[in-house]
Amino acid sequence: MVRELFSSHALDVAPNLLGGLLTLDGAGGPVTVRITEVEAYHGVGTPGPYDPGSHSRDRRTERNASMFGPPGHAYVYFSYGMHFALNMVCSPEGVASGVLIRSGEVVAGADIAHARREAKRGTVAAPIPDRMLARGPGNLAAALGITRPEHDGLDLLAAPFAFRPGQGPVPVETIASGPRVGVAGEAGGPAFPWRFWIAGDPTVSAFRPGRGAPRI
DNA sequence: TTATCGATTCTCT
DNA sequence: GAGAATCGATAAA
Repeated sequence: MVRELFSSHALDVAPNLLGGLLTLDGAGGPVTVRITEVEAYHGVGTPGPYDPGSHSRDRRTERNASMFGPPGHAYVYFSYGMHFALNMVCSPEGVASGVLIRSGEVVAGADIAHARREAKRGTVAAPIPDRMLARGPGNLAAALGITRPEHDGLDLLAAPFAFRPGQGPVPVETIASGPRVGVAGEAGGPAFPWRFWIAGDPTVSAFRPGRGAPRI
């Protein structure tokens, strides 16, 4: 069962999600992405060091409630006043951990993804290259049509979602890891190399300049 | 090519 | 009331 993949904790699950296919059949039609970049977040009840970067680091709140829910479900949060981001919930029910899906390659429904991205952007300055369609957590959510009110807490392994792991494990030599992006302080530093991506893939989000994030 | 900055609103203290 | 798991336009080099 695919569900078992999510039953362990996020740090163990994260690299195994690379190469997996996530589909959402939403308004406008289905879009499928191949996952190329993820980050693990551990919360209350997970083993290992306290993770100061996690929304569920201290306790359950209204926002993070679905991180405590059953594995394989969605945790969707609203970010910086304008973006949504998708996590796949890990760990048994009652234990909070999740994997943030940062980037993916749109492998089906690219025309629909384009329409959603351009509608959100408003003024269309320049066409969006295909590899940028789902690059970055806010963009990936937009490409799939994910919003918090609609999709938070839903089962990712049942309609309107579908998830299929990659064909066998991604070869170890093509998995890179490093510090998480946009996380303040120690939790975003080398002590937490909890970001995983497929090395060399053009859809992996770039580190932002001027933020001091080291390039691995 | 690299760095800075503004937009925009929810969540928790 | 402060800060945030971001993005993209614009400026500088």
